Amino acid sequence: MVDVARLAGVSLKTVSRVVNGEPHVQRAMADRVLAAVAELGFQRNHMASALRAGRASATIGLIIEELANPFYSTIAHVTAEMARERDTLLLSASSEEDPVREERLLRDLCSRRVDGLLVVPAGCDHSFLNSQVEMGIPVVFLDRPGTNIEADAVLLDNRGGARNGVRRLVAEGHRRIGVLLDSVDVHTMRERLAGAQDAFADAGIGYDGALVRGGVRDPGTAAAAVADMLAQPNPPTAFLALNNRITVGAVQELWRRGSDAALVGFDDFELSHLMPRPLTVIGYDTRELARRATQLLFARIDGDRSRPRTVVLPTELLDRGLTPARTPR
Amino acid sequence: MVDVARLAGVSLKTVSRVVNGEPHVQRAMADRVLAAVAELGFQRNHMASALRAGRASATIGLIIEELANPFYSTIAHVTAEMARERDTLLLSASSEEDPVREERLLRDLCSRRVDGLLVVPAGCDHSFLNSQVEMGIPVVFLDRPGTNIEADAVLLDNRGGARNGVRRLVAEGHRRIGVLLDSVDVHTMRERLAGAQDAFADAGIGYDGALVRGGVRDPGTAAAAVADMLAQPNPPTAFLALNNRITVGAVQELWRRGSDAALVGFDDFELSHLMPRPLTVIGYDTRELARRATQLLFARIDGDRSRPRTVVLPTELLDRGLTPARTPR
DNA sequence: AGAGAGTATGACAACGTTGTCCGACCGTCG
DNA sequence: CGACGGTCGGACAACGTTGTCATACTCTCT
Repeated sequence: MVDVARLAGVSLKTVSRVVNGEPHVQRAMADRVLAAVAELGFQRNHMASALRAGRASATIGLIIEELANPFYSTIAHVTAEMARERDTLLLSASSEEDPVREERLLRDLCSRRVDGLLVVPAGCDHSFLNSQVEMGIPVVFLDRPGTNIEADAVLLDNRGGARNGVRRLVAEGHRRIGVLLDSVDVHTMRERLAGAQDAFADAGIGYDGALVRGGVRDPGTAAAAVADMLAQPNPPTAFLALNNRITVGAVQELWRRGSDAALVGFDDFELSHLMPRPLTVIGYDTRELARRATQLLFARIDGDRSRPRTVVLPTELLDRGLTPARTPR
Repeated sequence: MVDVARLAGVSLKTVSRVVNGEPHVQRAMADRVLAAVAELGFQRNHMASALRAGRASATIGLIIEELANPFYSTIAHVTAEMARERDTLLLSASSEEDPVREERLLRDLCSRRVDGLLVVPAGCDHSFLNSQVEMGIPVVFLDRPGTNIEADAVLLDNRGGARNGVRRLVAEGHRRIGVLLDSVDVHTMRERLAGAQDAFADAGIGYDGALVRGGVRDPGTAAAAVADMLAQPNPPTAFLALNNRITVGAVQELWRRGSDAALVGFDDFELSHLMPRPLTVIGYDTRELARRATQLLFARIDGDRSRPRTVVLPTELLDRGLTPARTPR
């Protein structure tokens, strides 16, 4: 700016005024300044500007599990889009489910003075964020609640969704249902499992632990788990897969062996309707999830000081049938 | 920092030293400072710090078409991951293929003094970036080259990929091949179409314009296009779909009508191997694309002043067969 | 004991910007 | 002719840090 001022033969402040479109600058002088700006390729330094004004950085931070996962990238996209309408950019980072990494990233984002934080929490203690919240960086949790902190959260009705999934299987007459899940360390998995158990209890199905299989991390282990369970005496006649990676693995294995076991999966995914066998899934509106959370965050940024809220969004059973048609095509 | 200094009864500079882990501070004094830091919940202001030191902002900017698209979110993820190893965060934004928006976003990122820019270009003139590059913000283009600017680019061999796809179909005896594409305004589409035409020429196939169908934006229009082309007299016996959205639409339509027309698609996608009919695709390593581009960018950030390079990465025909088996299961 | 080297601490300016205030200039009116 | 209000331009401080330099102190060696 000093260079521009020198070139235009005006004072620093006048350049500032022109650049920020403030009034009370003569036309001729403004033109001189603009010419100098163009000649030098001057760009206002956003950091210095924000620093001086004590102003917001026009940036919000997003911590998710993994950016490459469609669920999270959809969230990132919706949030970025809503942020853009406020000329705000999105600083996003993946925690990879690592609490230590999550905390480091969150601290880093705070030190950059983001206007607000949107967090899909991985850690089990977010108390360190309390001081930041007090100092004016609002936090909204997404998909899972934060712990040891009073903050807004936007969640899905995981429990209800799983309950409905099992009910659908029970209605079809199934009494032996295999439940495949990742780890109960993850909040959403716990909720989904609890929902399945609710439905088992309602149906008076003796809940037999042997039919719940944990530690299913990816499609490969899901396929192996399905194969293994079907090889047992008195095997399940139906499966509930508690996330989409598991669902994909289970589909693949059931299809490969031509099994007509029923299958319901949690999480809809992009090509689920094109799977080689019908696939009923428990879906939800990821975009709405992101939208609500981002709305809440911006409301806080705009000064909403009301008590923290927890919003729970519904899930929906997308019924596309349970078993392969008896006579293919 | 002033508050911390006052509380600890030391000077501002001593706090700065402790916070930055500089040597020459007595243990006792450092402890006092750290206690004060903890009590006040002090977080160093990264913006002020970067401003003072004229230092980098430890941020890189990424402009892509749309964050929710798996291709781009994979790129974002790889880049973010590599950036993290340098304690650098990723500021990402979607251009939505809008040149005006792209330019605004790029200018905004520059004004935030990002350390470097990674751009999947949408616009047709990037000359405005030249001054920024001169002023030390390196730019690397990804997937498509920039225009009116000398900068690094990491591209895919789109032309060669399409050529191989058509060759595969020709080898199977197909002489009437429908080519489905979005818009020739997009650089990658032009390249892919050119590759297909190369192969047609090589095979001595009279290139008949009626078999090329443009303006196919999404799976819906792709399905409609396939239906329409098959309804013509002397219809194609095979299709080449020039991106994955088109491929999905084509699969769906061919499957729905039980057609055994052959199909090759450009772009691999997540569940392509689980499609209801075999699907041969022209794939490539998206992660490698991102990796090379990010490497190049960091090399520039670290001061590499050599001549701009253009890297072209190979594509690969993932052959899973062309037509449905005659006797289903 | 005094010089010299090294360690610990602090005062101050500067990074690039903007808010505040002050003064210069213009025209108008009593 | 002097006072007044409005417009325009600039000097200066401040935002929160850190680099530079100066100072005070401690230790070692001659």
